[in-house]
Amino acid sequence: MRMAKGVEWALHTLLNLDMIGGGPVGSAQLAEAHGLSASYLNKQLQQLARAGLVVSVPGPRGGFRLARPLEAISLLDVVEAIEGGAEAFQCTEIRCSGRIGELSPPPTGTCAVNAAMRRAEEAWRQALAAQHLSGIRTELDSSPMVRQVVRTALS
Amino acid sequence: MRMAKGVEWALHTLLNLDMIGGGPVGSAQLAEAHGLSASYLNKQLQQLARAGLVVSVPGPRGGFRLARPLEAISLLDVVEAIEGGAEAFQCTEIRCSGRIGELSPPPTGTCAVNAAMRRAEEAWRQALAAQHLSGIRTELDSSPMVRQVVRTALS
DNA sequence: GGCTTACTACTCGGATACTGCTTGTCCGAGTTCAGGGGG
DNA sequence: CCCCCTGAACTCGGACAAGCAGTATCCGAGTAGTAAGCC
Repeated sequence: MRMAKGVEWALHTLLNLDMIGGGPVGSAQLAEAHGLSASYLNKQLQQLARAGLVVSVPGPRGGFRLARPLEAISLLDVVEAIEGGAEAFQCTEIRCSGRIGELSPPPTGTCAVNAAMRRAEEAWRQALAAQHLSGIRTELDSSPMVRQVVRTALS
Repeated sequence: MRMAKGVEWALHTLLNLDMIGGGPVGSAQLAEAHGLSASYLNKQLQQLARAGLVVSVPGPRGGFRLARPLEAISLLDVVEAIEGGAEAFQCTEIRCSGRIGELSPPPTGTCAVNAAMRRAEEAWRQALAAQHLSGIRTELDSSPMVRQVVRTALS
Protein backbone atom coordinates (compact mmCIF):
# COMPACT_ATOMS: atom_id res chain seq x y z
CA MET A 1 0.00 0.00 0.00
CA ARG A 2 1.86 3.02 -1.23
CA MET A 3 0.36 6.45 -1.52
CA ALA A 4 0.80 8.19 -4.85
CA LYS A 5 3.71 10.59 -4.80
CA GLY A 6 1.45 13.15 -6.44
CA VAL A 7 0.10 13.83 -2.97
CA GLU A 8 3.48 15.07 -1.81
CA TRP A 9 3.85 17.16 -4.93
CA ALA A 10 0.41 18.67 -4.49
CA LEU A 11 0.95 19.55 -0.84
CA HIS A 12 4.24 21.35 -1.43
CA THR A 13 2.84 23.08 -4.49
CA LEU A 14 -0.19 24.35 -2.60
CA LEU A 15 2.09 25.73 0.10
CA ASN A 16 4.17 27.46 -2.54
CA LEU A 17 1.07 28.95 -4.15
CA ASP A 18 0.18 30.43 -0.80
CA MET A 19 3.64 31.91 -0.24
CA ILE A 20 3.77 33.62 -3.57
CA GLY A 21 0.46 35.33 -3.11
CA GLY A 22 -2.35 36.17 -5.49
CA GLY A 23 -1.48 35.90 -9.16
CA PRO A 24 -1.73 32.64 -11.10
CA VAL A 25 1.46 30.62 -11.57
CA GLY A 26 2.06 28.21 -14.42
CA SER A 27 2.65 24.55 -13.81
CA ALA A 28 6.07 24.78 -15.45
CA GLN A 29 7.31 27.27 -12.87
CA LEU A 30 5.75 25.34 -10.01
CA ALA A 31 7.45 22.18 -11.23
CA GLU A 32 10.82 23.84 -11.64
CA ALA A 33 10.63 25.08 -8.07
CA HIS A 34 11.02 21.50 -6.82
CA GLY A 35 12.62 19.84 -9.84
CA LEU A 36 9.48 17.93 -10.82
CA SER A 37 8.04 16.84 -14.13
CA ALA A 38 5.99 19.77 -15.37
CA SER A 39 3.54 17.67 -17.35
CA TYR A 40 2.84 15.31 -14.53
CA LEU A 41 2.48 18.07 -11.97
CA ASN A 42 0.04 19.68 -14.37
CA LYS A 43 -2.02 16.52 -14.23
CA GLN A 44 -2.14 16.67 -10.46
CA LEU A 45 -3.06 20.35 -10.54
CA GLN A 46 -5.94 19.54 -12.84
CA GLN A 47 -7.26 17.12 -10.26
CA LEU A 48 -6.89 19.78 -7.59
CA ALA A 49 -8.82 22.14 -9.84
CA ARG A 50 -11.60 19.59 -10.32
CA ALA A 51 -11.79 19.22 -6.55
CA GLY A 52 -12.12 22.98 -6.20
CA LEU A 53 -8.85 23.52 -4.32
CA VAL A 54 -7.21 25.64 -7.01
CA VAL A 55 -8.53 27.72 -9.87
CA SER A 56 -7.05 27.33 -13.32
CA VAL A 57 -6.57 30.37 -15.51
CA PRO A 58 -6.05 29.63 -19.19
CA GLY A 59 -4.11 31.64 -21.70
CA PRO A 60 -0.80 33.51 -21.49
CA ARG A 61 0.12 34.65 -17.98
CA GLY A 62 -2.34 32.04 -16.83
CA GLY A 63 -1.75 29.19 -14.41
CA PHE A 64 -3.16 28.12 -11.10
CA ARG A 65 -3.98 29.99 -7.95
CA LEU A 66 -5.47 28.92 -4.64
CA ALA A 67 -9.25 28.78 -4.63
CA ARG A 68 -9.44 29.35 -0.88
CA PRO A 69 -7.06 30.11 1.98
CA LEU A 70 -4.92 27.37 3.49
CA GLU A 71 -7.04 27.48 6.62
CA ALA A 72 -9.87 25.98 4.58
CA ILE A 73 -7.82 23.17 3.00
CA SER A 74 -7.34 19.98 5.00
CA LEU A 75 -4.96 17.16 4.25
CA LEU A 76 -7.96 14.99 3.52
CA ASP A 77 -9.07 17.39 0.81
CA VAL A 78 -5.73 17.03 -0.94
CA VAL A 79 -5.49 13.26 -0.53
CA GLU A 80 -8.99 12.71 -1.85
CA ALA A 81 -8.42 15.09 -4.72
CA ILE A 82 -5.34 13.16 -5.88
CA GLU A 83 -6.12 9.61 -4.84
CA GLY A 84 -9.87 9.64 -5.27
CA GLY A 85 -12.30 8.93 -2.49
CA ALA A 86 -12.22 5.14 -2.75
CA GLU A 87 -11.58 3.11 0.38
CA ALA A 88 -8.15 1.54 0.64
CA PHE A 89 -9.57 -1.74 1.91
CA GLN A 90 -12.09 -3.05 -0.58
CA CYS A 91 -14.17 -5.93 0.68
CA THR A 92 -14.80 -8.44 -2.09
CA GLU A 93 -17.21 -10.47 0.04
CA ILE A 94 -15.22 -13.66 -0.17
CA ARG A 95 -17.28 -14.88 2.77
CA CYS A 96 -20.06 -15.52 0.24
CA SER A 97 -17.87 -17.51 -2.14
CA GLY A 98 -16.40 -20.97 -2.09
CA ARG A 99 -17.60 -23.90 -0.06
CA ILE A 100 -18.32 -21.86 3.03
CA GLY A 101 -20.48 -19.52 0.99
CA GLU A 102 -22.36 -22.44 -0.52
CA LEU A 103 -22.95 -24.18 2.78
CA SER A 104 -23.82 -21.10 4.80
CA PRO A 105 -27.05 -19.14 4.48
CA PRO A 106 -26.64 -15.69 2.94
CA PRO A 107 -25.10 -13.56 5.69
CA THR A 108 -26.99 -10.66 7.15
CA GLY A 109 -25.39 -7.30 7.81
CA THR A 110 -21.99 -6.09 6.75
CA CYS A 111 -18.86 -8.19 6.90
CA ALA A 112 -17.21 -7.89 10.31
CA VAL A 113 -13.76 -7.84 8.73
CA ASN A 114 -14.79 -5.01 6.47
CA ALA A 115 -16.32 -3.09 9.35
CA ALA A 116 -13.16 -3.34 11.41
CA MET A 117 -10.95 -2.15 8.58
CA ARG A 118 -13.29 0.73 7.86
CA ARG A 119 -13.12 1.82 11.49
CA ALA A 120 -9.35 2.07 11.25
CA GLU A 121 -9.55 3.88 7.97
CA GLU A 122 -12.06 6.31 9.43
CA ALA A 123 -9.56 7.17 12.16
CA TRP A 124 -7.00 7.90 9.46
CA ARG A 125 -9.43 10.11 7.56
CA GLN A 126 -10.37 12.02 10.69
CA ALA A 127 -6.71 12.62 11.49
CA LEU A 128 -6.24 13.92 7.96
CA ALA A 129 -9.32 16.11 8.12
CA ALA A 130 -8.21 17.59 11.44
CA GLN A 131 -4.97 18.94 9.97
CA HIS A 132 -5.06 21.95 7.70
CA LEU A 133 -2.39 23.35 5.45
CA SER A 134 -2.29 26.50 7.53
CA GLY A 135 -0.90 24.43 10.38
CA ILE A 136 1.82 23.01 8.19
CA ARG A 137 2.68 26.50 7.03
CA THR A 138 3.13 27.45 10.66
CA GLU A 139 5.42 24.48 11.26
CA LEU A 140 7.53 25.43 8.28
CA ASP A 141 10.01 28.20 8.70
CA SER A 142 7.87 30.73 6.89
CA SER A 143 10.09 33.65 7.69
CA PRO A 144 10.16 36.53 5.20
CA MET A 145 13.50 35.25 3.95
CA VAL A 146 12.06 31.87 3.02
CA ARG A 147 9.11 33.52 1.39
CA GLN A 148 11.46 35.69 -0.61
CA VAL A 149 13.33 32.61 -1.77
CA VAL A 150 10.11 31.04 -2.99
CA ARG A 151 9.16 34.19 -4.83
CA THR A 152 12.55 34.34 -6.46
CA ALA A 153 12.36 30.70 -7.45
CA LEU A 154 8.93 31.19 -8.98
CA SER A 155 9.67 34.44 -10.76
CA MET B 1 -3.83 3.90 -2.65
CA ARG B 2 -5.29 0.42 -2.63
CA MET B 3 -4.59 -2.17 0.00
CA ALA B 4 -3.57 -5.60 -1.27
CA LYS B 5 -6.47 -7.99 -1.31
CA GLY B 6 -4.22 -10.54 0.32
CA VAL B 7 -5.04 -8.78 3.58
CA GLU B 8 -8.69 -9.71 3.24
CA TRP B 9 -7.74 -13.27 2.37
CA ALA B 10 -5.41 -13.54 5.33
CA LEU B 11 -7.95 -12.18 7.80
CA HIS B 12 -10.72 -14.58 6.79
CA THR B 13 -8.28 -17.48 6.66
CA LEU B 14 -7.00 -16.77 10.15
CA LEU B 15 -10.56 -16.71 11.42
CA ASN B 16 -11.23 -20.03 9.72
CA LEU B 17 -8.11 -21.54 11.24
CA ASP B 18 -9.42 -20.57 14.64
CA MET B 19 -12.85 -22.06 14.03
CA ILE B 20 -11.54 -25.40 12.91
CA GLY B 21 -9.35 -25.83 15.97
CA GLY B 22 -5.93 -27.36 16.45
CA GLY B 23 -4.67 -29.48 13.56
CA PRO B 24 -2.83 -28.01 10.60
CA VAL B 25 -4.85 -27.32 7.45
CA GLY B 26 -3.38 -27.21 3.95
CA SER B 27 -3.49 -24.07 1.87
CA ALA B 28 -5.51 -25.88 -0.79
CA GLN B 29 -8.37 -26.55 1.61
CA LEU B 30 -8.22 -23.06 3.06
CA ALA B 31 -8.38 -21.61 -0.45
CA GLU B 32 -11.29 -23.81 -1.49
CA ALA B 33 -13.23 -22.64 1.54
CA HIS B 34 -13.54 -19.16 -0.01
CA GLY B 35 -12.95 -19.95 -3.67
CA LEU B 36 -9.49 -18.41 -3.74
CA SER B 37 -6.34 -19.24 -5.67
CA ALA B 38 -4.53 -21.88 -3.64
CA SER B 39 -1.04 -20.93 -4.81
CA TYR B 40 -1.52 -17.28 -4.11
CA LEU B 41 -3.09 -17.88 -0.71
CA ASN B 42 -0.13 -20.09 0.04
CA LYS B 43 2.11 -17.13 -0.68
CA GLN B 44 0.21 -15.01 1.80
CA LEU B 45 0.33 -17.76 4.40
CA GLN B 46 4.08 -17.91 4.03
CA GLN B 47 4.29 -14.25 4.89
CA LEU B 48 2.06 -14.83 7.90
CA ALA B 49 4.41 -17.64 8.92
CA ARG B 50 7.43 -15.39 8.59
CA ALA B 51 5.68 -12.85 10.79
CA GLY B 52 5.05 -15.54 13.38
CA LEU B 53 1.26 -15.48 13.14
CA VAL B 54 0.91 -19.03 11.87
CA VAL B 55 3.11 -22.11 12.02
CA SER B 56 3.77 -24.10 8.88
CA VAL B 57 3.95 -27.89 9.07
CA PRO B 58 5.59 -29.56 6.08
CA GLY B 59 4.90 -32.99 4.71
CA PRO B 60 1.69 -34.95 4.19
CA ARG B 61 -1.11 -33.98 6.59
CA GLY B 62 0.83 -30.76 7.02
CA GLY B 63 -0.41 -27.24 6.52
CA PHE B 64 -0.77 -24.18 8.69
CA ARG B 65 -2.11 -23.63 12.16
CA LEU B 66 -2.41 -20.56 14.35
CA ALA B 67 0.75 -19.73 16.25
CA ARG B 68 -1.17 -17.95 19.00
CA PRO B 69 -4.79 -17.30 19.95
CA LEU B 70 -6.86 -14.68 18.16
CA GLU B 71 -6.76 -12.50 21.25
CA ALA B 72 -3.05 -11.99 20.58
CA ILE B 73 -3.37 -11.10 16.89
CA SER B 74 -4.22 -7.52 16.00
CA LEU B 75 -5.27 -6.18 12.64
CA LEU B 76 -1.98 -4.32 12.49
CA ASP B 77 -0.10 -7.61 12.81
CA VAL B 78 -1.87 -8.98 9.77
CA VAL B 79 -1.57 -5.84 7.68
CA GLU B 80 2.12 -5.50 8.38
CA ALA B 81 2.71 -9.18 7.71
CA ILE B 82 1.14 -8.92 4.26
CA GLU B 83 1.91 -5.38 3.21
CA GLY B 84 5.23 -4.93 4.95
CA GLY B 85 5.93 -2.27 7.51
CA ALA B 86 6.74 0.55 5.09
CA GLU B 87 4.95 3.86 5.48
CA ALA B 88 2.26 4.59 2.92
CA PHE B 89 3.41 8.18 2.52
CA GLN B 90 7.04 8.23 1.54
CA CYS B 91 8.66 11.64 1.71
CA THR B 92 11.11 12.10 -1.15
CA GLU B 93 12.36 15.40 0.24
CA ILE B 94 11.44 17.42 -2.79
CA ARG B 95 11.84 20.49 -0.62
CA CYS B 96 15.60 20.04 -1.10
CA SER B 97 15.41 19.77 -4.89
CA GLY B 98 14.84 22.23 -7.67
CA ARG B 99 15.31 25.97 -7.50
CA ILE B 100 13.91 26.31 -4.02
CA GLY B 101 16.33 23.68 -2.78
CA GLU B 102 19.24 25.45 -4.42
CA LEU B 103 18.34 28.88 -3.11
CA SER B 104 17.40 27.82 0.40
CA PRO B 105 19.88 26.71 3.04
CA PRO B 106 19.70 23.01 3.91
CA PRO B 107 16.57 22.66 6.05
CA THR B 108 16.81 21.57 9.63
CA GLY B 109 14.50 19.03 11.17
CA THR B 110 11.98 16.82 9.46
CA CYS B 111 9.73 17.96 6.66
CA ALA B 112 6.51 19.40 8.08
CA VAL B 113 4.45 17.78 5.34
CA ASN B 114 5.96 14.43 6.15
CA ALA B 115 5.35 14.90 9.86
CA ALA B 116 1.68 15.71 9.31
CA MET B 117 1.13 12.70 7.10
CA ARG B 118 2.87 10.44 9.59
CA ARG B 119 0.64 11.69 12.37
CA ALA B 120 -2.42 10.63 10.39
CA GLU B 121 -0.88 7.31 9.54
CA GLU B 122 -0.03 6.75 13.17
CA ALA B 123 -3.70 7.21 14.05
CA TRP B 124 -4.53 4.55 11.49
CA ARG B 125 -1.96 2.16 12.88
CA GLN B 126 -3.18 2.68 16.41
CA ALA B 127 -6.74 1.97 15.33
CA LEU B 128 -5.53 -1.21 13.68
CA ALA B 129 -3.46 -2.25 16.69
CA ALA B 130 -6.41 -1.68 19.03
CA GLN B 131 -8.60 -4.22 17.22
CA HIS B 132 -7.90 -7.90 17.63
CA LEU B 133 -9.19 -10.83 15.66
CA SER B 134 -10.99 -12.11 18.73
CA GLY B 135 -13.23 -9.06 18.56
CA ILE B 136 -14.07 -9.76 14.94
CA ARG B 137 -14.85 -13.34 15.83
CA THR B 138 -17.32 -12.04 18.39
CA GLU B 139 -18.96 -9.79 15.81
CA LEU B 140 -19.31 -12.70 13.43
CA ASP B 141 -22.12 -15.11 13.98
CA SER B 142 -19.87 -17.73 15.51
CA SER B 143 -22.67 -20.00 16.55
CA PRO B 144 -21.99 -23.74 16.69
CA MET B 145 -23.86 -24.11 13.41
CA VAL B 146 -21.53 -21.72 11.61
CA ARG B 147 -18.54 -23.43 13.13
CA GLN B 148 -19.87 -26.74 11.92
CA VAL B 149 -20.22 -25.36 8.41
CA VAL B 150 -16.60 -24.23 8.45
CA ARG B 151 -15.46 -27.61 9.68
CA THR B 152 -17.45 -29.33 6.97
CA ALA B 153 -16.07 -27.03 4.31
CA LEU B 154 -12.51 -27.66 5.47
CA SER B 155 -12.83 -31.39 5.90
C1' DG C 1 -4.43 59.72 -32.85
C1' DG C 2 -7.76 56.10 -31.80
C1' DC C 3 -10.09 51.86 -32.94
C1' DT C 4 -10.50 47.39 -35.03
C1' DT C 5 -8.61 43.15 -36.43
C1' DA C 6 -5.60 39.47 -37.29
C1' DC C 7 -1.68 37.08 -35.46
C1' DT C 8 1.40 35.04 -32.25
C1' DA C 9 2.82 33.01 -28.21
C1' DC C 10 1.67 30.90 -24.13
C1' DT C 11 -1.31 28.28 -21.02
C1' DC C 12 -4.38 24.50 -19.64
C1' DG C 13 -6.62 19.99 -20.87
C1' DG C 14 -6.99 15.50 -22.22
C1' DA C 15 -5.37 11.52 -24.99
C1' DT C 16 -1.35 8.50 -25.34
C1' DA C 17 3.02 5.30 -23.99
C1' DC C 18 5.93 3.29 -20.20
C1' DT C 19 7.19 1.26 -15.53
C1' DG C 20 6.82 -1.02 -11.28
C1' DC C 21 4.06 -3.52 -8.12
C1' DT C 22 0.27 -6.48 -7.18
C1' DT C 23 -1.64 -10.68 -8.66
C1' DG C 24 -1.37 -15.31 -10.27
C1' DT C 25 1.06 -19.72 -11.57
C1' DC C 26 4.43 -23.32 -11.66
C1' DC C 27 7.86 -26.68 -10.27
C1' DG C 28 11.38 -28.39 -6.84
C1' DA C 29 12.90 -29.63 -1.73
C1' DG C 30 11.54 -31.87 2.28
C1' DT C 31 8.80 -34.86 5.18
C1' DT C 32 5.52 -38.29 6.70
C1' DC C 33 3.22 -42.45 5.97
C1' DA C 34 2.53 -47.02 4.07
C1' DG C 35 3.92 -51.32 2.41
C1' DG C 36 7.16 -54.95 1.75
C1' DG C 37 11.10 -57.64 3.09
C1' DG C 38 14.23 -59.52 6.42
C1' DG C 39 15.56 -61.04 11.14
C1' DC D 1 5.75 -61.41 15.24
C1' DC D 2 8.59 -57.25 15.18
C1' DC D 3 11.79 -54.13 13.06
C1' DC D 4 13.99 -51.83 9.23
C1' DC D 5 14.10 -50.02 4.70
C1' DT D 6 12.50 -48.28 0.46
C1' DG D 7 9.23 -45.93 -2.14
C1' DA D 8 5.49 -42.82 -3.05
C1' DA D 9 2.46 -39.16 -2.24
C1' DC D 10 1.56 -34.91 -0.29
C1' DT D 11 2.90 -30.49 1.66
C1' DC D 12 5.41 -26.11 1.93
C1' DG D 13 8.78 -22.90 -0.29
C1' DG D 14 10.58 -20.04 -3.51
C1' DA D 15 11.35 -18.86 -8.47
C1' DC D 16 8.87 -17.47 -12.70
C1' DA D 17 4.99 -14.87 -15.86
C1' DA D 18 0.65 -11.73 -16.58
C1' DG D 19 -2.39 -7.67 -15.53
C1' DC D 20 -3.20 -3.31 -13.79
C1' DA D 21 -2.66 1.08 -11.51
C1' DG D 22 0.58 4.71 -11.05
C1' DT D 23 3.98 7.43 -13.67
C1' DA D 24 5.50 10.14 -17.34
C1' DT D 25 4.96 12.41 -21.82
C1' DC D 26 3.14 14.74 -25.84
C1' DC D 27 0.13 17.41 -28.74
C1' DG D 28 -4.28 19.99 -29.52
C1' DA D 29 -7.93 23.67 -27.89
C1' DG D 30 -8.43 28.07 -26.17
C1' DT D 31 -7.17 32.76 -24.71
C1' DA D 32 -4.69 37.16 -23.66
C1' DG D 33 -1.62 40.27 -25.37
C1' DT D 34 0.47 42.67 -29.31
C1' DA D 35 1.27 44.83 -33.46
C1' DA D 36 -0.20 46.29 -37.79
C1' DG D 37 -3.65 48.39 -40.69
C1' DC D 38 -7.57 51.41 -41.33
C1' DC D 39 -10.73 55.31 -40.30
